[in-house]
Amino acid sequence: MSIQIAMLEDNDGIRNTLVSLFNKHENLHCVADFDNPNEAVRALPRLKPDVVLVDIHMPGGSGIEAIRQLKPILPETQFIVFSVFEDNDNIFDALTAGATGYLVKSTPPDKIIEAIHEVHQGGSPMSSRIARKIVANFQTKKSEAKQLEILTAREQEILNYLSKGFRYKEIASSMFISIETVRTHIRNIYEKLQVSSRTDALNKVFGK
Amino acid sequence: MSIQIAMLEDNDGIRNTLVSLFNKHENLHCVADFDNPNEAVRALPRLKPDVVLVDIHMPGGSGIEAIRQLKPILPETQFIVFSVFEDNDNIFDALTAGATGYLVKSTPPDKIIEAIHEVHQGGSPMSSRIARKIVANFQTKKSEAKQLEILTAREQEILNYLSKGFRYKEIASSMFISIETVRTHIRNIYEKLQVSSRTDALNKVFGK
DNA sequence: TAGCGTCTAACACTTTGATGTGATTTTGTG
DNA sequence: CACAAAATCACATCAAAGTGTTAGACGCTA
Repeated sequence: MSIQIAMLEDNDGIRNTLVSLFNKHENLHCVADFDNPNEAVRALPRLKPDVVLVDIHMPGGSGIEAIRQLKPILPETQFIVFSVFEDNDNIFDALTAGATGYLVKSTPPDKIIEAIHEVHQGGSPMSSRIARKIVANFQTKKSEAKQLEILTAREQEILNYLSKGFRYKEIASSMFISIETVRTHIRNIYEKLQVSSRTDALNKVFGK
Repeated sequence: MSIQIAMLEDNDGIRNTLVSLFNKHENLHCVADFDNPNEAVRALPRLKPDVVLVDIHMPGGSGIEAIRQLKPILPETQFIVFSVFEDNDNIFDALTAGATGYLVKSTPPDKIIEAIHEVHQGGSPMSSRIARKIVANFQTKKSEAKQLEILTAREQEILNYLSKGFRYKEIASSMFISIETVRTHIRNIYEKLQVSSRTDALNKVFGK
């Protein structure tokens, strides 16, 4: 079975080069190519390709928008972004929109072919610098642990209830202590974190 | 300049195979190998390798713990997890502990070598199924957009202030409207989201 | 134009949250 | 043991948040 590919790329040169690159391979078949998002959004639902290569910046709309609209209709189809942009906003927007892979435009032809096979086999092909940025996103969230260190076990426990939206009296009965004790703990938590409201405390500790 | 590598892997067979694999390559040099985390944590700070390949499950401790301790001391060193585990918990724990790459044990030798070069050049080598899981993690967070849809523009704006811990009066003056209007909007937001407190609303929309 | 949704605003009222000041008991470490 | 840190509880007070109800102004559209 050959893999059905579609292309969304406004640059004629790049698009045609890639189309013929795909068709040079036995098990790849380029079923359609578009130079603007609108056409793609209209035509692709009927074509149901396995993989779509999508450029981000195009006159006539964003490729990310196209993915956002198409992915819910074509959940089986894998979208790979193919872009010159490497900034966090574009990367994360693309992924939350439903892209499964992200390649920078400098990717050599053989790596593009490899990526298509990879995404078709359940992987997430990603240029190395892109992957690094995604990983970095996880690592910034660890400051949380550091803030928590200054809180006692009991205080952390209460903070946890706070994060779940529990009212003081609910925390008190869940922890089998008086509501006054809950107040005291929370007062101490706020003091340590240098905040003065539940939301501020949560943002400071779990805060993005 | 050759890349200085260290290995942390309890299985003697695998460890020795990899060490000799590395040393077969001109520009790679394996400077140390350990069969338990403790020794590694003590010795590595002095060796300052460029790349460390780390197994997760070992008698004597977790490789993830070792990374958590070592990464702050060796920020320049890149840690690649090398494990049979592919569950989300291990993957995300490893990344937040400071790992930059994650390879499954079935990775062929030439891909391991490639990964070491990749991580050394600023990339994040990742087995395809691992990458897919990381990407999937982003996509689950998009339910947020769905919840937001039912809120009007003005309501979303206010919800945003709420998430930042603003008090009603602060929101009112920031948006140049009366505090009573702020109340009304928030009442409507809570109604739509079926909640009855700030924290519940935030959890429902931006919810972890 | 009549109706719908949105944004705006007000008033009254109850509940919850935050803060100040105090105290007793338990637990762990030098 | 003695001291410190942590956990427990109390009372008082004010600020903030949440709830019920009502209503005018605007824009869109069936």
